[in-house]
Amino acid sequence: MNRVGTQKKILDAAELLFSESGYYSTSLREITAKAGVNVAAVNYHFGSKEALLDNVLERRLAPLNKLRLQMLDAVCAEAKDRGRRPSVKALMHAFIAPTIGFRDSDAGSKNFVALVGRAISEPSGTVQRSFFKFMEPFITVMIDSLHEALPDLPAELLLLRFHFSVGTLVHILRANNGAGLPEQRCMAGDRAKHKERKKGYEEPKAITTATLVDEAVNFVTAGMEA
Amino acid sequence: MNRVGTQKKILDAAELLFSESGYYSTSLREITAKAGVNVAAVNYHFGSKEALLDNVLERRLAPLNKLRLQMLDAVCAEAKDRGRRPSVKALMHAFIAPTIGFRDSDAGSKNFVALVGRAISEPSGTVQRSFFKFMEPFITVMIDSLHEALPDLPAELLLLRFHFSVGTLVHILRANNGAGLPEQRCMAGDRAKHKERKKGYEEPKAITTATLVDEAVNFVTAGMEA
DNA sequence: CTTTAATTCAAACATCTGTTTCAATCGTAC
DNA sequence: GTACGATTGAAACAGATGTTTGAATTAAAG
Repeated sequence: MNRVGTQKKILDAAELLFSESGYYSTSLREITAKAGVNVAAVNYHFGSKEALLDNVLERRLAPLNKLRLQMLDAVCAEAKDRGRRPSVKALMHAFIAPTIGFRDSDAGSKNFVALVGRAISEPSGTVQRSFFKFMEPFITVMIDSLHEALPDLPAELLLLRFHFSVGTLVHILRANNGAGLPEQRCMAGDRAKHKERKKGYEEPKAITTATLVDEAVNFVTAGMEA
Repeated sequence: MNRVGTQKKILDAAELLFSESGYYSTSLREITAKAGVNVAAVNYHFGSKEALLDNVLERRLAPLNKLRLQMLDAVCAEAKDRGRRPSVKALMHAFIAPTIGFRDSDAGSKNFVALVGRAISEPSGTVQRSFFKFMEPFITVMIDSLHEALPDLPAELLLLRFHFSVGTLVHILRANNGAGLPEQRCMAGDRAKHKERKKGYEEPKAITTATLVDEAVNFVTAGMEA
C-alpha cells in the first residue's frame, strides 16, 4: 500500500460516514474499519480527527468553489459586455446549480453534498470553522454581485434575503442524502395521511436534478426580488 | 429542593447547552454542573439522556404547536367564511410568525428556537426522531391548507417548495442563537471586506423581530407562488 | 544483499461518556 | 419524635473516545 492509497481510502470512508452521521457522532475507529486500515493511520497521515475533516472538505470544496466562481464571473462579465446589470436569476443559478449538480459529477460527491449541508448546521466549532474557511471567498463575490443586481434593495434586506437563500440551499443539500430527492422524513409521513383524506390524490412524481435546480433557483429568485 | 425545582433546573441547563453545542456534543456532566445538581439526578428524574431531550423539546413544543395550529385554523376558518381560499401569505404567516416570535415569549425561549433549528439538522437518529414526533401533526394540516391555497400547483412542486420554505425557517432559527439577529458568521466577515471596497457603503441597520417575520413571510410566499 | 526510510500494526494511553449503586439526607405523615 | 418514602450525593461502573508508542513490516536506494 503506498501513501496515497491509504489516504484516499480514509478520506472516502470519512466522507461517507461524516455525511451519514455527522462529524461528532462518527468515531475514528468506524472510519478506519470501513477504510480497512489501522486506527493509527489517521493520526499518522493527517495528524488529528479535525485535520482529517479539513482534508475531506478541501478535496471537494476546492474544485467546487473554483467552478462556482467561474460561473459567477461569467455571468457578471456577460452582463458587463451588454452594459446591463447581472440578473438575480443568473446569479442565483451560478450559486445553486454547481452546488446541487455537484453530486452527479462523481460517485463520492453524492455523499459530500449531504456532508456540506450538515456542516453548516453542525454545532459551532470544528465543522463550521473548517467549512467557512473554504466558503468565504465565494460568498464575498456573491454578495457584491447581488448588490449590483439589486441596487435599490437596502443592504440589510439584501443580506437578510441572501441569508434566507442560503438556508434553502443548505436544506436541499441536507435532505439530499439518500435517494437524492426531496423525500424528507416529515413529508413521507404526511403524504401517506394526505393520500388517505383526499380523493383523486395522485402520488407526486419524482423530481430530477434539473427540475430541482430550476425550482430552487426560481424559489430564491422570487424571494430576493419580492 | 423539591422535585420540580431540580427538574426545571436540569431542563433549563440542558435547553441552553443543547442549543449552544448540540445534543451529541453536550455531556450530562456539563448539564448537571450548570444546573448545580448531581449527575445522577438526570437518570433519576428523566431516565436517560434521550428522555431528557424529549422533555426539553416537549416543554416548549407543545404550547408552540398549539398556538400554530390555532393560527392556522383561524386563517382557514376566516377564508371559509368569506367563501374564498386561504391566501398563501396568511398560511405562511401562521407557520413562521409563532415560531420566530416564540423567542420573545420567555427568557429561555431564545435558546429554544436555536435548539429547534439545530434539531432538524442534527444527524439522523435521536434528535430528529424526537423532533418530528412533535412536529408532524402541524405539518400535516399545513400541507393540506397549502393545497387549498394553490390548487393548480402540482403536488410534487408544492411539496418541494414547502420543503424550501422549511429550509428558510430552519436556517433563521439556527442563526438566531446569540443576538437574535441574522448575523451569521460568514456575513460578518463579508461585510467587513465589502465595506472596504465600496465607497459610501452604509452599515446595514439592525433588524427587529417584526421585520424578520415580515421579510421571511414575504420571501417564502413569493417562492411558493413563483 | 544491505541499508534506510516510510508505513503499518497491535496494544496501551489517559480521558470522557451515560449509567448504576448504595449510603446519607431530606421532607412529611403518623 | 419516629418512621418511611422521596431525593440527593460521592463513588464507581463498563465502554468508547482520540491519541501515542514502539516494534514489525514494507518499499525503495545504494
